Amino acid sequence: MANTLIFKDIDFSDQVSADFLVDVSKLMKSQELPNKHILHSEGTICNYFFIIHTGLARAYYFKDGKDITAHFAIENSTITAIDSFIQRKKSRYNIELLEDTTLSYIVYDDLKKLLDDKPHYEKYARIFLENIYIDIAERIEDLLFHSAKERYAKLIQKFPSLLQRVNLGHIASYIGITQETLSRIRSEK
Amino acid sequence: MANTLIFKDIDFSDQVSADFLVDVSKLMKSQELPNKHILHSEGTICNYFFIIHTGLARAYYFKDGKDITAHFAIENSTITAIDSFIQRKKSRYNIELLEDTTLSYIVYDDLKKLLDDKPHYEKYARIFLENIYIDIAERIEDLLFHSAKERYAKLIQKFPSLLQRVNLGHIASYIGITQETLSRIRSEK
DNA sequence: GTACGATTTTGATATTTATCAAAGAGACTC
DNA sequence: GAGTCTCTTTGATAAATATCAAAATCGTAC
Repeated sequence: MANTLIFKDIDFSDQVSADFLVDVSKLMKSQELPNKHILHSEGTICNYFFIIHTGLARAYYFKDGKDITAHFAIENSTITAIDSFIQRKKSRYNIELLEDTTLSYIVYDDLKKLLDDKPHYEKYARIFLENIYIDIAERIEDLLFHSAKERYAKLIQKFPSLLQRVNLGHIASYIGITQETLSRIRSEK
Repeated sequence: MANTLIFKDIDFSDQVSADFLVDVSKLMKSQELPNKHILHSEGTICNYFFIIHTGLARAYYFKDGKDITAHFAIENSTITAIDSFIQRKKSRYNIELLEDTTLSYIVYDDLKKLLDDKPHYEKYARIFLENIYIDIAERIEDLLFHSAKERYAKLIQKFPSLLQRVNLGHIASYIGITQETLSRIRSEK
């Protein structure tokens, strides 16, 4: 659930940042898509970086036949098959919508061209990745040191609406437990 | 144990990359330091990015009074208090040497100045972070889907020398189990 | 070589979570 | 509103790992 606010750590008071925002906006295209729409399928290279305006998406993959949620993207969050988008390899992720959704997207080649043309914009890619790093490091610590119960509590504290909006099974796999265990946790107190 | 080869994904055949390497080299200073030397203490902002040439360092922090290893850096790896180095906040990590070590380091302000002067170098910061991302994503998957036994096996497969070089307790905390459990895993078969 | 401190192993038990199976509850179709 | 499908809960049991305590081993200083 990284990157809740896309450009949250960018100081847009300077000219370069303002220019960057304008140039990126020009590349972005908007779309409305229905629930269950597949944004990306595993085994293909992901060429899109999505920004969710309203609605909900999730990235998931299959591990020993089980459907595992790797990432949720709610309003004002971003999502892509990050393994593929970064490494330009076939992705192991699928991305699907869990609600009717309005989103924007940027095409990889357009973004790459922009960064090649204006290398000083690389700074924003770096900042974006730094933010991903911070989120993901927190998640590792969560997995190492918090019980299933604590991980669940933290998740709904951070994203209270999630519980009403997605299946238990998706939440359970996201925090690394079975659906049955999550059901029991929930029924306590 | 991210970033084993520092510049592994950089194509140095082009002129910009060659220039970058030269400029970074100019910023780097070398040092020999003894075992147990403290490279960084928690609660302070980390201004150094270390590259270990020979020897061994680890980053650790305290969680409920327990010493938890977050990262090992062996030969040709890098280490810093990444939370602090990225965010310029007080770090929760300590970094110590576990062997006599030769290393180089880059001062944050020097690196920042270089990136400000030559923004097209930001690309390398981005690539570095992408590599961190890939390592760390693998670690999450490890924690979610592999048993303690499997995590241990993977670790020593990747870094066979580690077992001879560091305490069991450090390895155990790195893979998220107790020392006793690791000892039992090791004594099996 | 003995003694001391640090590290690792072993033992007994408790806790957490998974697994497998089945029942219950909701939502939608006709 | 009966039937069907999906999602969630509940129950019984098993497996993995933690905890607490103590013993064994190792390394080093003297």
